Amino acid sequence: MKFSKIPSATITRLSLYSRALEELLLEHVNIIASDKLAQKCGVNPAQVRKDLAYFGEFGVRGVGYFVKELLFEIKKILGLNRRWRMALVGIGNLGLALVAHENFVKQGYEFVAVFDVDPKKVGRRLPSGQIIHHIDELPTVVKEKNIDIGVIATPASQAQATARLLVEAGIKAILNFAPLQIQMPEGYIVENVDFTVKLDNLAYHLTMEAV
Amino acid sequence: MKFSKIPSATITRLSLYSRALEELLLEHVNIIASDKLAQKCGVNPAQVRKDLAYFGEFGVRGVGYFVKELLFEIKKILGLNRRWRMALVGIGNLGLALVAHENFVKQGYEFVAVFDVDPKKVGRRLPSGQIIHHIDELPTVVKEKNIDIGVIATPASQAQATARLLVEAGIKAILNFAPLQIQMPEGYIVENVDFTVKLDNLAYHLTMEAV
DNA sequence: TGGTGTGAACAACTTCACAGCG
DNA sequence: CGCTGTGAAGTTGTTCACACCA
Repeated sequence: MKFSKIPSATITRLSLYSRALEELLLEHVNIIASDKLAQKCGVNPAQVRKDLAYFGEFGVRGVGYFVKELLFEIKKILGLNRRWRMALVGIGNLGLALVAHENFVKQGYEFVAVFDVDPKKVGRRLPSGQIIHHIDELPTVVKEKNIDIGVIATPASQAQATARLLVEAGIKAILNFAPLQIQMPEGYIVENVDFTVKLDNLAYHLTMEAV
Repeated sequence: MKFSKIPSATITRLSLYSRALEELLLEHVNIIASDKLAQKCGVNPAQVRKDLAYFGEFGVRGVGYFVKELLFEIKKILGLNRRWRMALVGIGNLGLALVAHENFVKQGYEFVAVFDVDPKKVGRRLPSGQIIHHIDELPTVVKEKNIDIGVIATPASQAQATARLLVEAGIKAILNFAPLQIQMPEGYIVENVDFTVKLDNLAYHLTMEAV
């Protein structure tokens, strides 16, 4: 285990490896070499080995990696050997889809509280069981329910205020679906999931190609 | 205008600049300097200037950039001075949320056709107006409706097959919401929107910090 | 004067190539 | 023998620092 600092791209790829390994496990593949894993994830084989080498020596020379063991190690590195408790703010179309999304639960992520400002929504119960709280209750509920991660699915205009609220409630990590850059204090983390940025990339490439 | 090749990160940042400029326009700000724009987007001021310099000289020395003019130029670069026609495959929770998402339309992206395999869904009309086609009709409909971009919101197990179908129908660009790496032929583009990868990043950082 | 545009310095990340080991 | 682990080389992207110009 080295303590040079880890490229953030490495962490992202570890997620991909973890997915690929889960798939392999289902297919009863026991051992995999870096070439194969790399191909499945669309990266360079040396990249796979280097990424893993940041955290230890998980492979067997001349053989490859044991799928089950490597998956276990990667999950441990990423912190997926536990459940994570999330709060969702903003119960629009997107928010509803997120709560219903079964991939989250499968990976250990759970929405244990949901919030909105709309008085027509507050108090109602979602199909998945959560009661919609008014956003004013956020500070209390977040502490009561021991939330780890905040998820912002509000309109852009309210996203920054929501982030501040989450931070003040003691949440260190935010997943933001609103299409703007959230400003956070030192030591807090935001990850942005931004559909239109991705679409803009596609549009740009299509436009270039057409020239 | 230089013809060195453009970092893909630059394109991503152009999207951010475009958003920020739209906001400034609404606030009736006429002129902005690279520092301010950089701050708003969470990047380095020199980065902003360099990104823009790839495409031309849009600024005025000693003054800054004219918001309206710069926005127009960036939109032209990204190909956002036209409408883009998209096809959605997979009408689950996520698919429904995407179709209803008003940000897409606002930026010029339109779902002009939607597909599913579920016979219970096929033939029904969405609130937004589109009739759900069976996926077998995809090749015909894609050509008829002149689709530019395919959006995959199917379960992971069907994502790769869906991608192949889209490619065979002549679609060059895909936005993929399924949590796996899609393999595409040379010259085609995929952008992945992957919630759990982002969450894994957050989980990793929270885990590290706790040590 | 003040902020852009940009070469040059720097930093980060990726790939190569091969020693080393099962 | 084959595949990992890794220093070194290569590549790409970012930041600095300042000439230049409105």
